[in-house]
Amino acid sequence: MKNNCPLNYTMQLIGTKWKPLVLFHLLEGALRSGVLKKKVPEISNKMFTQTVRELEKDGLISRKVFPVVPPKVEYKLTERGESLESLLRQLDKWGLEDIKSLNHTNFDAL
Amino acid sequence: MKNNCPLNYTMQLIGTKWKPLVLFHLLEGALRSGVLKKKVPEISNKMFTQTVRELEKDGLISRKVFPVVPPKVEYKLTERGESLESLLRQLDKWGLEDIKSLNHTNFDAL
DNA sequence: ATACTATATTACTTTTTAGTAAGTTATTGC
DNA sequence: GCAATAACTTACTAAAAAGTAATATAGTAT
Repeated sequence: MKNNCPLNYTMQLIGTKWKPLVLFHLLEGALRSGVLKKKVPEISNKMFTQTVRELEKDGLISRKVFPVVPPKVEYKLTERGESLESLLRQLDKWGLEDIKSLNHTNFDAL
Repeated sequence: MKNNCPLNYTMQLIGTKWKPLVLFHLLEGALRSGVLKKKVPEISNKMFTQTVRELEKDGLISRKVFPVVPPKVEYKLTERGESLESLLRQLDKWGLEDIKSLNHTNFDAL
């Protein structure tokens, strides 16, 4: 990974299809794997695991395994992950406002 | 493009390798094509054109052609593009702070 | 007429990201 | 002893994003 600049650095950590969404849902607190997955209904098994694994590797979330059967696993934001909160909320907010303002203009190229 | 939520919507508009960088450099005002391109030294011809074309299509930047030879083209943020300012600055700032804090810990998995 | 300029395009390949579908684990309840 | 459970994992395919290199344009200066 080549990080020419902070902007790219940040995008490389959270700039994929599912990462921001997963992080966003963890803002309210720890969630069991299955619950978190259901919050992102369209995500596949594979992408879910891959996404949380990468977020964990990058130190943005942590994973706690309870030694029970059937398995129980909880994910939550680390301190580092929590520092993304205002960024995540702003990404969400910008999208919301932008969609709103599209309804007031006739620009709807999307 | 399926926009399940505002967060994804935003990411789809600015979440590629070069878009945030191009937008960021336009925050200080309009730039000639060649100058803008030099601000993003590693970008290829193709990716530069493709990136500005998409940003234009999405109404985030505008393109002004001066009818001279050799050609002169200027890009600048639209009002919609300008509304991304604080978001872009925050993405940059977060990366900066995070890199800084990595130097104080021994977490350097990146 | 040839080279130079800034901006851009095109065909093609490679790399990265995402999706599909089937299989694994280890205990519990029937 | 067989199905049900939650949380994965794996092999494979498909689609999207990015990279490379060659080419186009159209006046101007030599």
